[in-house]
Amino acid sequence: MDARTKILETATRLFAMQGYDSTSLSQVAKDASVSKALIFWHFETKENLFQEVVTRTIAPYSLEVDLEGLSEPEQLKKLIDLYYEFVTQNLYSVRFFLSLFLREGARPDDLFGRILELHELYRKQLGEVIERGQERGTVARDVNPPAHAALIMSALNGILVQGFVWPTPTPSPDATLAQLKATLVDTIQVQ
Amino acid sequence: MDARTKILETATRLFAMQGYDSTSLSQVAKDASVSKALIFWHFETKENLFQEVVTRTIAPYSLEVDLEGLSEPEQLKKLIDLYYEFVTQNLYSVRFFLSLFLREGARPDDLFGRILELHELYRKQLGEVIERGQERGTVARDVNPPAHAALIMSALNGILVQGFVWPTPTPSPDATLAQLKATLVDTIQVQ
DNA sequence: GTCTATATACAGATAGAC
DNA sequence: GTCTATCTGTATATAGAC
Repeated sequence: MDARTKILETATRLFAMQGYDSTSLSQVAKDASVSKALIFWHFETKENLFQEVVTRTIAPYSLEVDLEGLSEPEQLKKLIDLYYEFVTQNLYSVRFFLSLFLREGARPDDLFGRILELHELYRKQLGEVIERGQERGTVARDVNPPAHAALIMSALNGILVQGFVWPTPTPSPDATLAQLKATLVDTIQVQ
Repeated sequence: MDARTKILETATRLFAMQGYDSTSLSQVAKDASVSKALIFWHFETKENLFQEVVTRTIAPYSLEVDLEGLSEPEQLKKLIDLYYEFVTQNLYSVRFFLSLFLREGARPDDLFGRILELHELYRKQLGEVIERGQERGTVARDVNPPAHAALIMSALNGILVQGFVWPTPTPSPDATLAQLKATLVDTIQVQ
């Protein structure tokens, strides 16, 4: 691996674990086994390095979902599982971005817009699936699609955050996820 | 106001907004209109100052709830509203503690245990109210009390976090809260 | 591209006058 | 209790050899 990549990977790990301010370039240099000067040669400033890290981290985020051949309630469950899976497979960076969001004067980058946009799209997709289910008769009519979609997203995000905050949440995130699907999907299903 | 209190209040504000690392004692001193040396005279170290800030912030947290004369579903709604109200009235410190939790190597203080304990108690209380409702016939029997309580807490926390992350969430937190009560309380009610 | 050595600024913390 | 002046370490960043 070339030095530039090594620096990027080390910085990504350290920024995610410790945050921007408490990660020094001396530490990055040491962990990446390069000199501090080399970091500046490649990235000019610490801020630039951070930007590249963020860009690289967010790049693979996407939402390609195949819902072919499933009933609407099944589609909802699949979307829920995929969201949960995505988050657990990207725990470090999700945690990283969440802590950035929480800081006042957070960097007003377009990159954050991208994350919010993805989240928005997911919520919309849930709402649309509910709506289509109502048209096709697989989902109860008395459900408000956008409101119900928002509640599902909130519950998902809540499960996620509790996983961050608690060492060993009680009950487990998996159990709460199952409860979510049982309560927020199965009950609106029309047999 | 005496200088010591002035320092504490200034530090509380700055730590909450910017975090521990990116808040310098020079800035605290300047904002509080005192010398840096005075901060050290009062608090010895930056870490000590931080500890005092945390202690002071968490002190008023409590859970005195009066549920007298309400049916179990009404009790659930009241608990939900109180949690939501508490959080919105303590947004700064909730945000502060959440961002502390998200940092690896987060300070393993007993104080954090206190927050987690409060959260745990709240979840338990929800579960107990559901259970009592089942015994008294006001709540459906096919509900799993602890699991349902955990889902409600997750949804509440999700709403909270979305409020932090989004500038103007769509739909509004209030709307999602209403949806929560309609979906997770009204539907388990027995008339 | 990569290094060592250095410049510069500012952090946390101390000394000592008042 | 509160200050000014200062110490010491470490941060970001630069200069210049190889």
